[in-house]
Amino acid sequence: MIRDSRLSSVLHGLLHMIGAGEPVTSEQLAQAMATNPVVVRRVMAGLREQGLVRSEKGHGGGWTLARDPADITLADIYRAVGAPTIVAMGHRSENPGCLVEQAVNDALSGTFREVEAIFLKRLGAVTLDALAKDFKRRLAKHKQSLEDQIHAVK
Amino acid sequence: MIRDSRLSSVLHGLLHMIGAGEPVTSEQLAQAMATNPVVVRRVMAGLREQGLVRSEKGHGGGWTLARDPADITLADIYRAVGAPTIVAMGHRSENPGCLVEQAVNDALSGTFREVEAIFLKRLGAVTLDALAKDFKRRLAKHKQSLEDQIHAVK
DNA sequence: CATCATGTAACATATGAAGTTACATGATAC
DNA sequence: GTATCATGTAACTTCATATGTTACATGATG
Repeated sequence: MIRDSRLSSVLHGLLHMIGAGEPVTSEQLAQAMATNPVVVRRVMAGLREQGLVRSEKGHGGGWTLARDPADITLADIYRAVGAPTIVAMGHRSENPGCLVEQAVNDALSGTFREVEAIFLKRLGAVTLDALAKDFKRRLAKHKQSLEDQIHAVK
Repeated sequence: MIRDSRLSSVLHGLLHMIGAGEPVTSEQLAQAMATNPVVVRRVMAGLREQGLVRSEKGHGGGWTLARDPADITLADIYRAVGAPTIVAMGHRSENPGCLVEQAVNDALSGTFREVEAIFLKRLGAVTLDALAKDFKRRLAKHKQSLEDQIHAVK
């Protein structure tokens, strides 16, 4: 299964980082991600290991992007966030020699690999930068519509 | 996410049914599926609703396939077993109006649909009958190799 | 050296899947 | 008809795992 919550929550945080020109604290990210600071550190630690973000301690510390948003794809993030691989079929330690298991695996393991490959390929086609721009577009549109409402009232 | 355990466990049960010429009790299936009778009934109930199996009460009762194994595909079973749809991204009730969420959705919802479609298409290409035959082949091979070992000892 | 921020272990809570018990319902054999 | 067998299902109990929380250590900055 694909855990969406993690991915979309992390994207919230990253978009937040792009906006801010300075390091963002776990505390601030926790708000953007609707969670708490420790969880933020836990999740961001994974991204740091993949070289996507950096963390700095002390005054003025916090989290920053380690790479150009145009060079970071959703696939990178998905992987860093701990992609559980789409499926785990048959790789359980339960019945290593079970013949039914083997037959099922043979029939499906290729499919799983293929599906996962396609999924990652698609994610790889979307950069963080593109996402940020799309978000800004939406924001502008949203503002516009709010203003329109105000004018209509006036 | 794709819950494999369910699918592969159910396949165990179904192959068992193909082998037996008569109704198989939940008790017997529980052994084949390494679980207990109530869970078997719970899971099989889903397959019954999809018209894949039948259940009969009383003496000589139990579970039987409702259709020709050559007409049942793994996609049918996957769906009946309660396919949680590969992913749930963004459809959470949490932030219905969140613009980040919307941007992410737009970027990925098509991908999710596509990936799931491919997955089901592949599953749809494998029939229960084909799987059973493959299993029998493996079984024969396994027996053969056991006999070889015995002869070698003699 | 006081303060701020991350790093992390240890524990608490929540959610959902799976297992279990208990009993109702229906079917078959005698 | 009634004893027995099998499913149907509600209610409850684990169990696993993700998430949240507390507490404290580490390191950086002013």
